[in-house]
Amino acid sequence: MSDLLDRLRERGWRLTAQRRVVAEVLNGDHVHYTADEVHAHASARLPEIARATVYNTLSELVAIGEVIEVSTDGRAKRYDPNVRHSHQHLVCSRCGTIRDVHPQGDPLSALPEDERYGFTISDATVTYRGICPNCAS
Amino acid sequence: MSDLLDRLRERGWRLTAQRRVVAEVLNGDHVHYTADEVHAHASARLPEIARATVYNTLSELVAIGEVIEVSTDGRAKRYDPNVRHSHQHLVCSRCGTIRDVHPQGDPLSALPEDERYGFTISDATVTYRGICPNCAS
DNA sequence: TCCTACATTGGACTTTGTCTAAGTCAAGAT
DNA sequence: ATCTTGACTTAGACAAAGTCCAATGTAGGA
Repeated sequence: MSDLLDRLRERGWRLTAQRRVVAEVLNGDHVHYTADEVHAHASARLPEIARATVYNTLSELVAIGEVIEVSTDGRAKRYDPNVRHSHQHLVCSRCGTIRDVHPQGDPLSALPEDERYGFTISDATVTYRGICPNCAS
Repeated sequence: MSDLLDRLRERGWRLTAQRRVVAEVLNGDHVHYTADEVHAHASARLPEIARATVYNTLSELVAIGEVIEVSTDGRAKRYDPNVRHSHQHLVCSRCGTIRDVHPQGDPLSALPEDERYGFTISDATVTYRGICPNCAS
């Protein structure tokens, strides 16, 4: 993920060990960690890293659009670094794991003009819910 | 909402003053209160009602399918009594208010078989996000 | 190398929600 | 009408997730 670090530096970010570690933890295609899971993985590499720092860094990554915040169940938010390809989520109602999925068509176009109530709509997210093969057995 | 109270009684529910008040608070077409808001409104009619009772009652209403739990932002869950007509939600990114909307088509059908990963999918929810007219001005 | 603005830390605090033990009460039985 | 009982409610402690702040540390430019 040196791309990410480069992009961050271009934005004038100070590149600290903590931020590097958080960015590394978020590397990968099917990562959907909670903030605490990110903190746990980051602590393995950098034991002194503070919870607040992880929260700060994640918020900033979300703010600049490098990471998406996903709150599927009203419990801990999860952080999804796969922003390159637009995608939606498939969530197991039992264990909470998330998979990226790619439905056909644009959900935004399904909302007629007279159902928009003057909102300036910026995006539509679709969450599919069900039971994963693991939990079904 | 005497319908609701009747349905509850048919299920063998004990009809208490607390449950009646919670059901009354949830009455209406565009209600999307948080648990604390429900508690606040309920307290206006029945000052001694406990927070835990509101949580219990809401959970039970959700369990029997009379109310839908909506968690749009990772903050407090909201409770949506409009289960009669299937609908989706339009959320203001700034102030958090929710409107019910009715997109065309079935979002579930947009997910191809080879994107289901063995899940038994039970539903798909669509959340539209944008800025409401109030916040835009 | 030094400076300084920005980042990090740790701990207190807030919000949202859950749990439990003790007391209360709705509704059927008598 | 009253009794009985198990389900409901209560208050407060607890837990999980997240925010805030003052003090300390440090990346990167001068």
